[in-house]
Amino acid sequence: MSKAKFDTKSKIQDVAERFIIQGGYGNFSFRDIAEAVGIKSASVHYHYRTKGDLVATVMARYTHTFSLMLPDPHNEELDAKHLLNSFIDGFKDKIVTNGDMSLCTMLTSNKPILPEPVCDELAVFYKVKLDWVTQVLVRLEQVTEEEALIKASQLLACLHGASILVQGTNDPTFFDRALSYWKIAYV
Amino acid sequence: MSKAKFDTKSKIQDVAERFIIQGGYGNFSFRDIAEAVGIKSASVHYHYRTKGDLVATVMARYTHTFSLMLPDPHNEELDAKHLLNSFIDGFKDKIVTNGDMSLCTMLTSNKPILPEPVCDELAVFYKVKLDWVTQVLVRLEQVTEEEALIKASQLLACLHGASILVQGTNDPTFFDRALSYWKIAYV
DNA sequence: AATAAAATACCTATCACTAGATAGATAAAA
DNA sequence: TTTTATCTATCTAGTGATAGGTATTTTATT
Repeated sequence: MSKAKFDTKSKIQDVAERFIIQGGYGNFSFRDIAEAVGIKSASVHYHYRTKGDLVATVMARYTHTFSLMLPDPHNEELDAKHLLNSFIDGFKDKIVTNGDMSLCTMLTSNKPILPEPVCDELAVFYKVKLDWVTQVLVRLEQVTEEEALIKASQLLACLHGASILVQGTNDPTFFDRALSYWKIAYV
Repeated sequence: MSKAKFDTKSKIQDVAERFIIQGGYGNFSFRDIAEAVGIKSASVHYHYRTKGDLVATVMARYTHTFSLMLPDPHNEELDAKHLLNSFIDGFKDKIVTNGDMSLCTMLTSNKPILPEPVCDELAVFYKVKLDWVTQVLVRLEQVTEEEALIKASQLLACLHGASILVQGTNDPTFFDRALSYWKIAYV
């Protein structure tokens, strides 16, 4: 296994991920990627046959990396409050500090033009995320999964909505206002 | 003033609005609009010189219509609880019943490719919306504008985030879960 | 170890198509 | 006779994708 192979393949994914975050599915081309990586567009097609393949792979990798980063919510050695706060802060970092949108928010807003494999990967991601937050809230609030699911839905909606509104209003302080309920409740 | 002129002009806006809601800024063309209206793409350019002009006009019209629909938040004859609930239900109707995204959410997610006039109209819309909810909450919770702004930010984030997550998870029930806090608090 | 075969990773060139936009003609209405 | 609203035709600049070629590296066979 040559090094070059994997370097290029993942470089393409890195670049594609950035482009998606910054402009969505429709706003970058194979030529854009090629230029950023330093190869020709035909070579990008060599690694990923279609745009759908590429983006589905990027989304799958994102989900994978994301789930590896999430601590086990059932690990009693970890404080549930701390787990949740780190989760919120991680999101805030992307949105406020880096001024980005989250990959999944961008792709979701492009859903009408997404190839099905991408939609499928997207759904997987949301499931992983919702499940994790739900499990943490079961511990934190000592409630049933059903009740925790409701709270988890509220938190995720707040987070994703905050990211939209920070962008739409050009006001980074929107994030903290939108999340203040959760930070007060758990800090 | 001929009737035809205004019919076509607003028909173009109607069609453009639908296209934006269904696919965002980048996923429709002057030809698509022309076909839907029943004219040629060059004729669309006659009414709106550029795509940016057209979409900025659509967004401005949306804000205008929206603000006309909003009852006066200071009108003491109107129940504040009812105002807020109607606001939430109106949003839910679009998202869950019609399965649409809101115009502003779509455009915000396309922000990196939006011409500046569109961004400006977008900011105006969010300001109108946030101000209105804030005023209603001042009455409802008997708090300062500052505190009401925080609550308003939370509610708007919840609403917009819920719309994203309903789409991303293919689960319309997400909306009610995400908004349950607000419905419980005020019904 | 030497050589043949195959896979890898790139290239050039091009296809069919769509985009936003413009020039200039035409017909009807003011 | 000018304005309005439409048309046809076309431009330039992109798009995703493919065909087919060329080195280089791996693997298999002698």
